Amino acid sequence: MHPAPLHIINSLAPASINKTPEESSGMTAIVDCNSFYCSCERLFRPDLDKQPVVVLSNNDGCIISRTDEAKKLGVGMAAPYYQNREIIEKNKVAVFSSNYNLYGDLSMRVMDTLRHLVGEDRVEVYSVDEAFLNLSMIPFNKMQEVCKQIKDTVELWTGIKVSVGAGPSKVLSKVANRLSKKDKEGSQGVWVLNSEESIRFALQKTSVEDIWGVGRQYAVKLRNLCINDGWQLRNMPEEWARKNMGGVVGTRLIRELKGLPCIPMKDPLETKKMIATTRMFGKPVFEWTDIREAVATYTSRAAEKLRRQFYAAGYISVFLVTNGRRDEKYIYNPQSRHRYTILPIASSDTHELIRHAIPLAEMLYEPGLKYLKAGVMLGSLVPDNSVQANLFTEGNPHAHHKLMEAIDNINFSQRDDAVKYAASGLKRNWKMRQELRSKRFTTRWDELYEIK
DNA sequence: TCTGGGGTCCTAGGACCC
DNA sequence: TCTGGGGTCCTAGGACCC
Repeated sequence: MHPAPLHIINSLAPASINKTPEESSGMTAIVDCNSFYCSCERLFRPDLDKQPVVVLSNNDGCIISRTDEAKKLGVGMAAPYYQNREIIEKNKVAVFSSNYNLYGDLSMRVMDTLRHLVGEDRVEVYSVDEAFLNLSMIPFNKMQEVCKQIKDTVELWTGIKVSVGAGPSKVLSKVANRLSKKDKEGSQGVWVLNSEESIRFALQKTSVEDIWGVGRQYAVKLRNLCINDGWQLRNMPEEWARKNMGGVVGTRLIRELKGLPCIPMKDPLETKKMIATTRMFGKPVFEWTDIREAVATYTSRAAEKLRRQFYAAGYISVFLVTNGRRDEKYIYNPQSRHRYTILPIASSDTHELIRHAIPLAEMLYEPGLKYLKAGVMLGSLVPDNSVQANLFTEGNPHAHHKLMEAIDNINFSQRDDAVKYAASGLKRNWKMRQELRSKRFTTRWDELYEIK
């Protein structure tokens, strides 16, 4: 049975300067799915419940999700698969190629649950497995309870385990979330920073490189200055951060650590800035025909994404990544080159986009080079229904809409590329490897989960 | 021979995130 | 032999303007 919705919204006072435990806290929470891709796989393989599981990146190259059991065995995050093969085989770790159809669908269910619980306009989907919640209206003394309730409901409704962290700013909520994951038993999956003492304790327990916004470069810089934990970083002067940590980005980070929110919640209606489809080739390719097929196919994929979100693109950019001359011995030294063009009129039509993409690729292609990767990026996005007609362009930009819709429907419900453009090719020498993919249990009729 | 100051817009590239 | 893919934001610096 489903628990009743939380009705959090109505029961609360408007935001105000908070002093007493009963007043609204102004706090932010982040809900983060535990080992998300692995959890999705486990959902349809209950036999793997306590077993180590990993999920691989496209091309089966890197490990991009690990369960706690796999972490304990020493499997590294973002580590190349082949380097961990020995540990994986010796310990019978279950290995999956990534199955984005499945993960995307389960992600949607988690996000829908959150929106149902706290209200649509209080949820910012930050990534496929994370969302910020604006819980500003929840009083301090109710925070723990509310977060626990959110966690339990998501788990009950979707079967995906999550961790919740809450604090006065986004950065602090991320700090809290990390601690809740590190101590799942003790924290029960919820960690709330709602006092100066709790913030100090949490920051002292968090190394600088584990702070959201501190990447490899800044971590080295900070460590060299003997700034080792979050508390020390918080006490650095803002001016220093402005000079040494990327300008306003740095000062914002310091303020967020002090509990002053500087990174606002994003409006869910904001339009995206770009859509891209980029891939490593399954094996290096040399021929123009292969490059052309790949670029046409990636353009088709990107155009599908575009239409699914009701955008049209005003800018298209193509890039190729090479690895030097054909006769040189193999050294991994990728060189990227790109070209772009501004479309005379924003479009979401696959045919039109391919027509512009191929000549760009042709200008980039140089015979004799070894190509590792290609990509297509669409930018200057506008809502599809408001495409500005260009006075000097003939034709109706909506003419292809019906055709596109029909193709998308067939490809989504049958199989990818059941219908495709001739330029996408038939040979597909460049197609990525995906040898260990599970079924698309929730989005394909012919791959539904079977109960015997 | 002399050679300002202030502003905008654009792009490439760096750093970060999951 | 084998190292992913898809994003965001910010800054510096060049081109151009008056």
